[in-house]
Amino acid sequence: MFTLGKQERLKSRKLIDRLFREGKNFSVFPYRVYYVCGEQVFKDPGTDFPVAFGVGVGTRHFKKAVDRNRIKRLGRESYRLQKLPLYEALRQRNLQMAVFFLFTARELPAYGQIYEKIGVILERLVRELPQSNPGHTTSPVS
RNA sequence: GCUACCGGCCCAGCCAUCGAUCCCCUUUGGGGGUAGGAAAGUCCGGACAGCGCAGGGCAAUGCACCGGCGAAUAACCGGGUGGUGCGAAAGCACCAACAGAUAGUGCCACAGAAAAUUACUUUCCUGUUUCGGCGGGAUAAAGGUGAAAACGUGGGGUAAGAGCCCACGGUUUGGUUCAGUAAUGGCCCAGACGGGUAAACCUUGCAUGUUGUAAUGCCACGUAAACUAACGUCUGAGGGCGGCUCGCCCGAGUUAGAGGGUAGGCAGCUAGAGGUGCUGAGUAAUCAGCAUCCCAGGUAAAUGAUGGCAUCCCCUGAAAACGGGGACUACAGAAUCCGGCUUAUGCGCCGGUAGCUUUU
RNA sequence: UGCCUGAUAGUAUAAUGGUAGUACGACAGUUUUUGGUACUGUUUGUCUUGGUUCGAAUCCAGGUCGGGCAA
Repeated sequence: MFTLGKQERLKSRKLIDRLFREGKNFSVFPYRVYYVCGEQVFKDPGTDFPVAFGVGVGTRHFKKAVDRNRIKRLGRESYRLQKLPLYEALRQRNLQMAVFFLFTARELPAYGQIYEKIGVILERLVRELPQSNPGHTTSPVS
């Protein structure tokens, strides 16, 4: 479903620190994407969702809290509507993922632009999954 | 009518779909709530919480006309006084850190004789003289300088002068009386007029414990009651009593380093100096009574997205309708909560001022 | 969120309330065939708005921007 509850969001400080320290990253303007992928990413085993998602904007480019809030809301909304293919791919491979979207542009974006770019990023994440653990025996290949 | 400025009021409105979060009913659905006037700056004041709470002295910080209001404030309201601007005046607007300069210390550049008990030129008296002056004394009127020059004007007086004396006027202190709760103001009387600066040090009076919800309490998890160095165990290290000191108390560990562990949750956390409406008291801040309502509670941090409607503007048009395009807003996003202040602000409405135009 | 602290030429850094300096840089000139070096001169200013004062970089208040501390 098109939900985005508390359990689907990236909330642990520890996990975020790990994400920025050892996670992989790539850039698709206007975002830089950090992600960590594996069989047991989360400590809590009881989650039903395979992805923890976070979004951020730096204070350096946007001084006003109103602008930062708007960018984060647009990012969340776009992710919420397009995340299902990623969920499906991860469930098939029995993997978990933590992902963080960092906004790097300097100007306030429009919703259409954000929606399109998030779609591109999610497609790329799905595409990178098989290469991320090629020699893994337990991953069922579809 | 338009434009500009000032002040006040009001504002992400309604519907549908898809979400986020909190609460309730119930159960896997339904209902309800969900950003501001400044949520901002953090400039003040409180509430609340931890620590501290034998005391003395010194220091530090803040405040300083009067009355009111309130939980509290130098900051709110009203009044007085002073200053600035406009104005012929009446008055209006804005600002004020409006105790003390005769308690003391300091400073007042340049200019000027002199920047606070001062004397250069001048004026007057007198001694001397080589007649150019020189010495002693009196005076503070005139001169120019400066931001500021020893109350102002006129007269008397004098060797020449001077508040030295007098009249009028100014500032200021005290007293009587009148008005006012008071600050203060008016009349009268008496005295003084030896500059300015206290947003220079300071003096006087009053007040002030300190740290802040990342406070604080609890639960869970985890290493390490570990290692190294210094000081110390009554010959007492160190700590507490706001900063220092005296004094008092506690007292067996304290401090530093390297290297590790944790950084998850609950309470605090939203029913309150609460909101709205009406009535009454008051110039106002504010207060009282009645009725009614429950109105964000997030934590890498919710309060959103899309479409339509409503509203406004532009084009087409004589006008309306239809159609097309645009705006759909400015300033701005809660983080413990309140009161005040400051700053940022668009459209619309209301009021005021100024200018232009049209009609009567 | 709470609490501290600062702003001076392009850069670094001085200045008791009394003419805003110093060094490097930039520009111009002299010397040189030219450039460098050297010498001479010039330029660029107190973050902003008010107040106190005869007079503020300095004292005081509001604003803007920056830096730091506390888990």
